[in-house]
Amino acid sequence: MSNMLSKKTKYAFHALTYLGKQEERTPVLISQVASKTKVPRKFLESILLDLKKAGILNSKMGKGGGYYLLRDAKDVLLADVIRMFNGPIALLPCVSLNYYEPCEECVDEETCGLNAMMIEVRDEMLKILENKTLADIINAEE
Amino acid sequence: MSNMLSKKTKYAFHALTYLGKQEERTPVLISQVASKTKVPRKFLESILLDLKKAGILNSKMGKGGGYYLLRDAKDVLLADVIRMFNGPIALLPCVSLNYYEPCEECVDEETCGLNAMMIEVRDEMLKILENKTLADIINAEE
DNA sequence: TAATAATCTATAAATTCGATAGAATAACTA
DNA sequence: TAGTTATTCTATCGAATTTATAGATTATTA
Repeated sequence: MSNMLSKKTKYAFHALTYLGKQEERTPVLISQVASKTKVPRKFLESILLDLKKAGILNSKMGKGGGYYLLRDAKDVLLADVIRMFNGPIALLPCVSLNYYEPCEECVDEETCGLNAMMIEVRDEMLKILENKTLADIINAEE
Repeated sequence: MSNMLSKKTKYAFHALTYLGKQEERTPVLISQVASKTKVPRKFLESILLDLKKAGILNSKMGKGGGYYLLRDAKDVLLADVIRMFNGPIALLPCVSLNYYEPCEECVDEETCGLNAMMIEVRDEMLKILENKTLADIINAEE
């Protein structure tokens, strides 16, 4: 019973924070990120790969390889990371902007009070999560 | 992959809304609530029972029995229902007020930027969810 | 006491989450 | 160009949680 962020999402934030704190943008070994952030190595691999596919990280293979941050930390929104690993930010599929799905039991969305209320909640949540960035996390660290 | 409300939570809101809209506070059959809200009958049973135990509903057994709203609709906070059926409102256990748990990987909560950030997010979410009530849902319906 | 309706117990099906193993591919260096 | 290093890909597994159903039991009323 839980509405919270998955471990994967939390791990993603830890990894991003670690990479974002590097002075130079030189590749960092997966194994180094894993040991420093205490994220299980193999699990971390798939997380970093997803972040690469999303254009947030880049990687270099072979000797001297590893992962590094591609964007500026202030351009990585909390909402981006949450959507990627955790799914919708909205509390119900029927009010999700990016993952919309109608409710099976719903006769008419227009007159559903729950729908109306959850739209309000969603908009408030977006106000926060689309205005906070990885840079804010890193700043709070120092 | 989802941060959303469970079906149980959504069903609870539907059932509460239906009961809250009754003119008189006379008992309504489980089967009537089930058919009107399209919530699976047996699943609904356990939801209504939980709401009774929480003091939000009351029930009457035998002929003419059923469930009815005990509190005033404006005194049923969205946050109450979500906490009961969905768990914490905070996005991480380490920033939850009602379900606090430390993170395994965390060396020091004081210096964790993610922790700091999620406290901000939590407080904003509580501002909304503790100020909206069942009455707001019902009003939005008309 | 018969009918009605909530309550309790148990369990089954489906989905999601967290984690791991091993093979394949790419890049550097000597 | 051979060998080493490190990312990338595929595939799967177990555990936990969520959703749903079935049947027996208890309380109430007429």
